Amino acid sequence: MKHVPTMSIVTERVLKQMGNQIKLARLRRNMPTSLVCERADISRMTLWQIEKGSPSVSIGSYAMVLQALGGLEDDLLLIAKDDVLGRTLQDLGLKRKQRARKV
Amino acid sequence: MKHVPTMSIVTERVLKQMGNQIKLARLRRNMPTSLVCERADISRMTLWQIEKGSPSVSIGSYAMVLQALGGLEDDLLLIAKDDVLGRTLQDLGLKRKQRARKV
DNA sequence: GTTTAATGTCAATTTTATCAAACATTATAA
DNA sequence: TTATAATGTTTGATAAAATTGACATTAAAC
Repeated sequence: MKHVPTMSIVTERVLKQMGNQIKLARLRRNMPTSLVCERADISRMTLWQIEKGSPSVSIGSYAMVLQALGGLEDDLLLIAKDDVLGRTLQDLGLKRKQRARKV
Repeated sequence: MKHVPTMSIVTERVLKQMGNQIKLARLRRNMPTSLVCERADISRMTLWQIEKGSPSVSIGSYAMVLQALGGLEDDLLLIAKDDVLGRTLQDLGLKRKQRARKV
């Protein structure tokens, strides 16, 4: 990703925590980094960045790591799924659109 | 990410669905792509790839888009959080480790 | 039906992620 | 305590992502 000096502290913390959760999931399975990397077809360096919470790793690498850990890739579907705020806002507008409304 | 011709069909579908969920969240808020891009500090092209489910977009871009949509970035914390399988496996082993066990 | 803003899509260029290959450090098992 | 496998960390080369800018398409408002 582009270098972003203004990336929010909150987002940074979120990524760090997510990376740590992935590391814990790996340890629960007693899988060395080398094995996960092999299965995910990524380098050990990239997995290291994921577990550290670097914002510059591709979502594809994440997805393959989650899959390599065994069935965890469906967790990605939890993103933007519930969206309580969004549904509330939509209820106010009532109509479903395929595009944001003009001007 | 590295070009991976063997990326699983399942993972591809997961990414496509996640991208669509993000698009729907944007539409519920009636936000044009241009506005989200501006707030997330990414190009319209990159948002387009996210909504299409391309595996090659950085997690940082995802995080900033979710934040731009308003409070959705915490959804990232749902990844590898519950991990029922992992906890079961750990219960069998009983000990908490900081590294995978040797050989 | 017309208008037009939102979105889809492409190519060229710049910027950045990813890799390989080291070497250093440290937790774990014996 | 010691041996060693797992992990931490750096660097330089290269593959790939992200951007810019352009143009095409299309849904929505009138």
